[in-house]
Amino acid sequence: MDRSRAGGDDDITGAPGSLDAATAPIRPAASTSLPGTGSVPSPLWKHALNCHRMKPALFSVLCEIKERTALSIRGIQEEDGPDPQIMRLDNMLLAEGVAGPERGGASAAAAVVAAAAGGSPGEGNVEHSEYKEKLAQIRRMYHAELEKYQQACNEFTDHVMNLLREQSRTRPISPKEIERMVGIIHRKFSTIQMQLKQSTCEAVMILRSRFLDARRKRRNFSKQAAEILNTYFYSHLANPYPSEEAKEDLARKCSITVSQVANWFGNKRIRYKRNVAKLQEEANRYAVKTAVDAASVSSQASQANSPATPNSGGYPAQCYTPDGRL
DNA sequence: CTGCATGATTTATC
DNA sequence: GATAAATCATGCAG
Repeated sequence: MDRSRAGGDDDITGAPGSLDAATAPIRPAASTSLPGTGSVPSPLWKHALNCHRMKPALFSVLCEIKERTALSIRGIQEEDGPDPQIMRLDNMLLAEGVAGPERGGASAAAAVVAAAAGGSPGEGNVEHSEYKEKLAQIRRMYHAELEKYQQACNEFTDHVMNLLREQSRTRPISPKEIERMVGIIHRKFSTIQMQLKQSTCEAVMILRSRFLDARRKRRNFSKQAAEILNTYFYSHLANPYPSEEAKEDLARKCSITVSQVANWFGNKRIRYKRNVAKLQEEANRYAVKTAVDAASVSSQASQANSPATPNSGGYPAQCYTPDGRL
């Protein structure tokens, strides 16, 4: 009826059953006195209390009070079960390779890199390692913190349990209550853990977005690379669709990736088609260049009159789609 | 600052 | 999956 205490269920210090006494000694100043240091001879005091002739009477009074207040404890069922939010965070961290078994964070990083770079192997190595390193850093911090929390939680739980067990000799404390107390402590720590997980997720997201943004960072190819690509394009104007091997070769020569070569040809084809007239001049320039190159080669192979590259004669400037498309 | 060039991405199509 | 076409975003000369 008359509840003197209105402490919330999750409030450790205000928990029903008056556990302030249990938690109070957590504070350093009140820790059980060590021999020679404490001004209060605690063991002696406890002994005196336990042996006091009024102790059984006191104990029964406490039992009675408890009996009355126990009603407030019942009816508060522990809503246990995994928190959906924490599960979500766990899954996220697992997917990013931060949580879960050690795998160097590499697979997740690799997946992100592959998605960002277009999937070709061997590209984006610099960014890849940078991303990997950053992710590993986050991972290390996360695990260190998690372990710290876990340890702190265990220590605190042990401490509180010992205290309660100790106190149960003086006042009535059922094992159920201790269990409840442990539950409360664990919930408290799990909210702290959730904060850690949340901020870790945020860190990963920030890293990820920064990394993915970087892929849009455009750097013009070197003059030499542009030269090589243009030479190939204009000498294959009738069919400017390099084979896979040709792309690899060009990529090697230009120090770019195969997908960059594919991008370049895609852009070049469409832009050439869009502006044939203007690019015709460029086409002529590269035609001359190819012819000169070919001439210098063929001057050794006396009567070879076809240039080093096929289709370099005509510059049709249109209708080059391989499958009839335009 | 502006406009164009250009590499990358997205979307639709085959 | 490769490509065309449109679009985005940046680099860079003027």
